[in-house]
Amino acid sequence: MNRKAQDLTRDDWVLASLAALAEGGIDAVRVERLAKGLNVSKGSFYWHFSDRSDLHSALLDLWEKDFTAQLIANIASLPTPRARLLALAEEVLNASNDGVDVAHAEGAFSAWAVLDPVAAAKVRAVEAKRIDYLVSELSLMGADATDAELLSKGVYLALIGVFAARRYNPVLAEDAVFRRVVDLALDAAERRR
Amino acid sequence: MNRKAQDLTRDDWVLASLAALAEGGIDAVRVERLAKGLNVSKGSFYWHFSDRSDLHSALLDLWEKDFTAQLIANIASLPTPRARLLALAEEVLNASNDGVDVAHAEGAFSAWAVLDPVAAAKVRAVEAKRIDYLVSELSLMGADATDAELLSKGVYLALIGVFAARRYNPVLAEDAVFRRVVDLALDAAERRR
DNA sequence: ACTCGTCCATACGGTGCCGTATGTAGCTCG
DNA sequence: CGAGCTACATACGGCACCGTATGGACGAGT
Repeated sequence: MNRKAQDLTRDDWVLASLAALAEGGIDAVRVERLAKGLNVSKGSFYWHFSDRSDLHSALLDLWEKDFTAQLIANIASLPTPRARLLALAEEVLNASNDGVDVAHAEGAFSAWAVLDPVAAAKVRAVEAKRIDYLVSELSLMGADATDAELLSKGVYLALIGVFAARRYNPVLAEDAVFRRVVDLALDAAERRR
Repeated sequence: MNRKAQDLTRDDWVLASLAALAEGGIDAVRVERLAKGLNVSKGSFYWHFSDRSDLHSALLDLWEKDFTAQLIANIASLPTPRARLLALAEEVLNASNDGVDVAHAEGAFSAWAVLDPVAAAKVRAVEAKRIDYLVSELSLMGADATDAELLSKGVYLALIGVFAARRYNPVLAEDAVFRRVVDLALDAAERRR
């Protein structure tokens, strides 16, 4: 029943995979590299997982669980949609999870989705929820349904750009740029009232 | 002096690489796969190129040359900054070059830059020129220097998002979304007059 | 006709990775 | 204390790829 001190769990592998994904993309998530990083052999991996795609699914599931709900929960107490969205923007720009840079991880998930249909399906589902939230807040601010959707998606596309560009062109992906985009969207939503 | 009919040039390889890059990312640009696609052996490749990084440099140079200047040239004749930028947006959304989907290629270059410092340097340089152009047009429209830069970068980040998301989430990356972002930026620039 | 340069084919050694097969140390529980 | 389960380690075959070495076909120039 009791575990040995060095025994790894499935989650240990998934966590290490997340770090590797954030750092080098899905292509860096390799069984033997992870094993070396964890000071174990591949034997351990293939005991916890059936194969690489098993790990990939676990990674996508972890991301879905940990990277969406909590952000929104942290700001739910704020009184107005504008305050909530501004706070959300700040959270998103500074997010870090288990020592993993969330921006890098988010960018890696997007890049992964471009090349892998399975990842694409999961990323699409997660993005749909996030955008639904944005749409609901912008609608509360007075935007009509179609414009709330355009604005939400526009802000989200800019966020994808931030996550991608931060890694190679930080001057382009400055926080102030994204804040300006958010401002534009919020003003546009309010002006329609 | 005369070439045999089947003789390949360096550019043939670079073009094939561009197509492979657009389709499967830099990881799909592999010597032996390209050779198979071109119905040749690797011997041909290593005659035209010293190694893979040589091909990579050629790819980045081709992109720099072909993917920036001509777009701006096509719209230079339009009278107002607003007309030029709107036309540029439409061009960018529908661009295609040598049968290669420019959006996919652009996304692949961004993703590549995230992981490779050499690519990053080139992409940064290209993006700097593009953003300079946007800044100059928005300044003509009346935006002050700092806001013109924020707005330009915001639009460009959204464009990066479009290029990334088109591949796995076309509903998110609809043309109308990007058009709305451009409208927001143009209106913001004009309102400051 | 001979040579020379161009452009490519073939064969090779080496690496990094995947997945499997099999052995094994340590804990648990009767 | 021995059997069984857990959580690995080790060893193997196989694939895809890189870069090199070498040889050969083909046309151009003399």
